[in-house]
Amino acid sequence: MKVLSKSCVYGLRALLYIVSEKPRGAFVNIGEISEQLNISFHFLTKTFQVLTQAGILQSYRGPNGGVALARPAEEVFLIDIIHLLEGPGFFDNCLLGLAGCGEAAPCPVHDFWISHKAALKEEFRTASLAQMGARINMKKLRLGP
Amino acid sequence: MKVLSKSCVYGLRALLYIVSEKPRGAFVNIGEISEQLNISFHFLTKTFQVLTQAGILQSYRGPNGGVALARPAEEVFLIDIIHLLEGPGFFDNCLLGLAGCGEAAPCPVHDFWISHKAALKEEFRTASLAQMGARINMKKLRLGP
DNA sequence: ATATTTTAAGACATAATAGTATTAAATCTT
DNA sequence: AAGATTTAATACTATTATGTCTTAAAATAT
Repeated sequence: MKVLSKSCVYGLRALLYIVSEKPRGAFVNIGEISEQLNISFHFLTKTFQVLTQAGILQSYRGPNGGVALARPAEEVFLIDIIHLLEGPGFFDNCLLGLAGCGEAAPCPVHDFWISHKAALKEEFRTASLAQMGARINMKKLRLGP
Repeated sequence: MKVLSKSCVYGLRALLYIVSEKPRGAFVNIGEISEQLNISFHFLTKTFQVLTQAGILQSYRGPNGGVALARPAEEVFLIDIIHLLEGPGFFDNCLLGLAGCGEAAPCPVHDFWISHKAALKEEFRTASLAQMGARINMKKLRLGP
């Protein structure tokens, strides 16, 4: 059940690494993240570029450079990242891929799919990076291998 | 939120078409299905080959040939089709793609993901083709464009 | 100034998925 | 038996996703 693209998964894991491992606002070397999480450096860099251009991250080149959250971790939600990296219509697709599937002309699995989808969306909408970071440290959850 | 591959979606829609539109056990022309559901004939044929070899469908060549359910529609469940066309581990993957994610070493979204996943799996496990076919006819649900 | 560190950007390569075309085999009709 | 119809099997092409590599640009340190 592959739901998220690699790019999105990497983005999420990397952001969660930053908020859980680093003091707020600190610039983190992309090389360190890619190493710790076992993600291709260049691939991660590309993903981060999207997040930087979208104003989620800020970046700084040169020695002691890196990336840092551009906004307070309390104000960034997982759904923001997902919408950025998967596209804005991510939570709107029919499970069977039918265009215009909805209450008016539902597909056979519309009813139960829409309820699960909405619940999932709500979880991502309310989960902030700050909250997740705290949870990760408290419960010692893992982000890498 | 693309969860199922095209092949799987086509397989599900096609089977639901058969059980909802045709008398039980009838052989249906693949060309008719691909036309009605607006699916590439050859692609659908390939998908059906998997289902035929797995014993879900039986096929017959020549004039008036086609495919038909090989077992009673009450005994075929959506999860069977999904496992065949997506792979047997479909409902076992970590949302963040971490190998060995589980109770012992959970990822940050393990808890809520596993509950949604289990609920979804249960729906597919208990939904038979017969049941779905009846629902489709009763509620006039759609399978194509 | 020059060299070093680091992200940015884009080109290139590989793999997975999706879609198309061709040929073969089985069955039916006449 | 001949020809038409229909699935089976294989091969080929196209598209997208993923991953790698190279060069450029920016900042720092010496």
